[in-house]
Amino acid sequence: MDQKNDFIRQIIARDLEAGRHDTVVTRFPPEPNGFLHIGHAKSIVLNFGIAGEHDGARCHLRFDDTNPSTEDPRYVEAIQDDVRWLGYDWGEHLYFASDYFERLYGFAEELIRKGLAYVDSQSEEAIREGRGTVTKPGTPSPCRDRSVEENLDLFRRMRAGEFEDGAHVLRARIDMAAHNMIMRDPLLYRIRHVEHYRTGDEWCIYPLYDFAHCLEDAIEGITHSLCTLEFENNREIYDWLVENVTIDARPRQYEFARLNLDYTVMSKRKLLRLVKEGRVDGWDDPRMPTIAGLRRRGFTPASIRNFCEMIGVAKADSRVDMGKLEYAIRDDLNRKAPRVLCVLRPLRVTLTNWPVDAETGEPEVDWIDAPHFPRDVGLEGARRVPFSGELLIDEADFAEDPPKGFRRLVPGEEVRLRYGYVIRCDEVVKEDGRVVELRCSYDPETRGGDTPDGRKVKGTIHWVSAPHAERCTVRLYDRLFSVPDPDAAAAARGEDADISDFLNPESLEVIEGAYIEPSVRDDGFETRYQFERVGYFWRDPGSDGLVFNRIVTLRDSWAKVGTKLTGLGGGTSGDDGADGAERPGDSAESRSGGSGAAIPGKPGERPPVSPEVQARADALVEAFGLDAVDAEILARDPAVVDFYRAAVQAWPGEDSDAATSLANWIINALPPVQGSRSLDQLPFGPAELAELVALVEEGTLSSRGGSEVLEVLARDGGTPADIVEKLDLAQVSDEDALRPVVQRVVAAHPDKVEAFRGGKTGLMGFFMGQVMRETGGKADPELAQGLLREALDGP
RNA sequence: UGGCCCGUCGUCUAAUGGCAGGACACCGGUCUUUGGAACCGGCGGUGGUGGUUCGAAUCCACCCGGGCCAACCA
Repeated sequence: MDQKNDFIRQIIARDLEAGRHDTVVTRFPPEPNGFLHIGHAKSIVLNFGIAGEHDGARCHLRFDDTNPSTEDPRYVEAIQDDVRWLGYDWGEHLYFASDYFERLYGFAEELIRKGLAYVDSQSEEAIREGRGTVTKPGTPSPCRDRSVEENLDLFRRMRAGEFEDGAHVLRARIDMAAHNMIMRDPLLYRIRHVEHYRTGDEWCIYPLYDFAHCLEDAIEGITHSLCTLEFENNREIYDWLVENVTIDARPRQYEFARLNLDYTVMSKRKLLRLVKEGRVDGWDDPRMPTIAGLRRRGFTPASIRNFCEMIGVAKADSRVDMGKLEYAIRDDLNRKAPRVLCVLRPLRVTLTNWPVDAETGEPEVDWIDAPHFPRDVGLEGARRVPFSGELLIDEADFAEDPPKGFRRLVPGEEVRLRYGYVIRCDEVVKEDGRVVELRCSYDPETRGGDTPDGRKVKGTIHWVSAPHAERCTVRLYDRLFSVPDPDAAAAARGEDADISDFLNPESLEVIEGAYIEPSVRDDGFETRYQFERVGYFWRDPGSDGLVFNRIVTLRDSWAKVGTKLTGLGGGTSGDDGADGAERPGDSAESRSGGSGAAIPGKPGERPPVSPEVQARADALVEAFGLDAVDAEILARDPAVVDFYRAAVQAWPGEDSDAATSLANWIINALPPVQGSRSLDQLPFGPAELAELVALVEEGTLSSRGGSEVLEVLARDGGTPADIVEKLDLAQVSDEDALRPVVQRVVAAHPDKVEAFRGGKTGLMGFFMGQVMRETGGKADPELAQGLLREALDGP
């Protein structure tokens, strides 16, 4: 198993290494207002997975039950079932936000006492209007400057139940003009005279997410609080609260991209609607992307875990191809599922030369040993299947007028019955033009499917013995929606469109008259089968009798050929689900923004700048002969201009390019090491920068070494000369010192040398990298490159 | 339109200034008593334009494209 190394695990590794934490504590914090879906599985696998990778680490299961009007204990049960089913164990660490209500209330009073929160008695609309818009700042509430005493009194009376719903709210006092709308005095508590499923009527005020979540994390000692991208804006209030409340913990929030899957939706609200409107048969309908749905469909926990690990964790919005999920379950089941024979759409086959028992006059029955697994799976197990003169094969496995490449039964030709005999179709019986029976002869020499004479039989098809087979129901599931992105499709169609307009009408096909071999009769519900040549199935856990759910089809390269040749779905099951054709609804293809690539790069026009900036820039051009663009970048911030001018002043040498070099360093190299600090917060000043750049210009330092020094400077301060000396960063420009290194590198990689000489010039980077590594990054790059070229060109 | 975030094969994801790699999908082939599996091979990518650097997917600037934020939801 290769090590996962996504950006979150990298952050954790760095934090552990830096000693910021002794171990890592994560949490999975669902609200019990619906069932978990595969998007949650991604989060569960991430959070519990990380906890499993470190000593002493743990992952809490916490129910974020702060909104009693939408929550229900039945969801609490379902969620625990799902997490357990996925294979994770929270041990002792089961928590409920509602258990923290008293402590959270205490934090709220603390904020009030610090003047950081106030009771607002405006109406809901007034609060909304006061918040402003993304482009207009908000206006302060008239209640914003209430005294601490009044706020405390009001808040206590809110708790005591003296007010109606909506009469007051508690808000943080932050900044009504903040660019981040969430920071415009966010609501902390609202009054809700609603019974909570755990605390009953103990409370009539309930905390909001932004207030509660970060403090819950802090209370539990969570170190890394992982959530999805849409909470990025909330991180600011998260940090603000944790810092302004007395608590001995400093959790950090990190955001990753939520999972989007093609042909389904991933929103509890929308899934709930599908359930409520009866579009599906409950939260656990096998077409639903819920954990419960996938479980009922027949997916295994391992397949879902593998899927989640396959898709990775990153920050880019993404939409995963259904094929990946299908691969995960096929990959798992291929190695586990016993093979059996099941005929979905039966076509009668009569063997005209099948023997009759001489004594009884009854047709004989041949019980054949058939392995449960093909050789390459390597598992033991077998059953006996009855073979007789009255057989059923799948309609799709016979063609009177076969397309090119058809390798099944056709008139006058042979086909092998899996594990059975080779048969030949002699006669096609029709009724009203429909094929109703095939009269065939079997070859008694081919029992088990072997051909002792060595003749090749191209096709092998599945079958059952009609008198012995069990009649069963088979449910064929397909994608829930007919478009890859139902949300986008609905949005593109307009106001009155809804995702339910894009439900796939063929997402469920029920076949009542299928026939399966009798060996399955005594198996338990938990057995997952491969119906050979058809797909993976298991018995529907919610149904009595023989009712099979299709988990996933087999990969079917014939179906693709059929699609290509005929333009129609081919495939054994008749439902290929393979056409990815765009429906009219999603004309607005939202992905892979085409225009950027299509329009040949027109030169970037620079936006207009303010007169002040322009004036400063002009002055810089005038004084130092800077490039206009560089001057403008520097000129945006007067502090940067001052810094730059001071650096030029401090320039120790007489290099005429000093002005340009300094500008380059300030523009290109400084921002990454500066971080969010302002220039005067840096532990070094213009003089040090000037000294550093001079060191590079005179050749004492390579530009690479200069970057290293700058990094140290920005972190620890000091002077460039000292750092160069302490870290031994002085550039090696001595040809005699470098030549052996170059020769060593070249000698160590004869294959690369050959490739380089063969034209793979990109390898120069590789060789340079090697030389740099050997010299600790100190080699004079120009010199090293020259020597490398020399060594590489001639043997 | 203000702020924040994000753009790497068709899709998902690595590369943390030094050989653009893997997975799924797709296309060929080998093998095959599953048109399955396995194995081998192939196709195919850094949104654009400038700049910094010996060297840029990576750093800087601008442009383009996408996402999130104006619930008393989470």
